[in-house]
Amino acid sequence: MPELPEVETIRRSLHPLVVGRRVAAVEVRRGDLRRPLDEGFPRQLVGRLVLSTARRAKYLLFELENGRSWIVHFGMSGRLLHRRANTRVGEAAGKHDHVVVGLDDNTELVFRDPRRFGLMLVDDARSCPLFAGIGPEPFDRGTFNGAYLKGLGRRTRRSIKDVLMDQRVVAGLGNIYVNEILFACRLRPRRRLAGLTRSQCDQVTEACRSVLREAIEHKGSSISDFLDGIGRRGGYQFKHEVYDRAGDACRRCGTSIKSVLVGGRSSFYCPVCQR
DNA sequence: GTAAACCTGGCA
DNA sequence: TGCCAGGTTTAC
Repeated sequence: MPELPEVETIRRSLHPLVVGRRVAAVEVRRGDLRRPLDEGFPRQLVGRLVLSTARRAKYLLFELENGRSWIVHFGMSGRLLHRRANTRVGEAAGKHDHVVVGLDDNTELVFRDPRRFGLMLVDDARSCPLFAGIGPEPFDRGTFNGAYLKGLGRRTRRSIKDVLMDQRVVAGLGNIYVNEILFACRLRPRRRLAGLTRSQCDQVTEACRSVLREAIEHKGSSISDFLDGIGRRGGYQFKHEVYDRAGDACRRCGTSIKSVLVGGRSSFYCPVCQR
């Protein structure tokens, strides 16, 4: 599920609810996520004050007073929901509510993840191995720009879609937004990066920023069930030009949107608008 | 490069 | 019943 805009939406919804709160209790109901939860996880979190929140790539971070962070990745189906604790006595936890983090104001954060592709841990964000190989943030014009992409292109035969999906190249993009970005800069997903001009590479990085910015403004894409930290749906799914629109008319030229597999992932494009 | 693995749910 | 899904990692 969550790509950069969804993680940022969750972060913004939770930020005012968690900053200044202290973790009162941690309940691990199922620790076998993508990586098994460290047995010391509750101990590392309980009693800690939340100073702030941050996002790196598709990871959400709760920065703690001791310099470490509670780091969460949502995989495909993960969610983090804030709610009042003990709203009803005996209320059964949901089948997929794997971790519950209680705060000191009688609220709690519930990590719900049916597919269990998510992961979480407590670590120092500056040295966390998870972040070691992650590429630049797309909004960082200084490092993520046409010159950077063009430089990569000189030594690869990879498609532009494959390159943009690669978290080592640029952080936070996934299948939905790469499809939308390639529509915005009018390139087909199978185009080779090496064949793009410097100007086209500039356009790609600018398209990344404009699509992501607009997606964040619309609070992300709720494809089937994405919700932010307080249960609100996003609205960017109604703005998708190509993603999951195979057979529908391109809103720009009316041509039927096509679907192909690139790198094993469904890719959608307009055969007239994108070349 | 591509396929399959991890896991569950939804849909045709 | 079979296929697909917002991600990531590992193996041919």
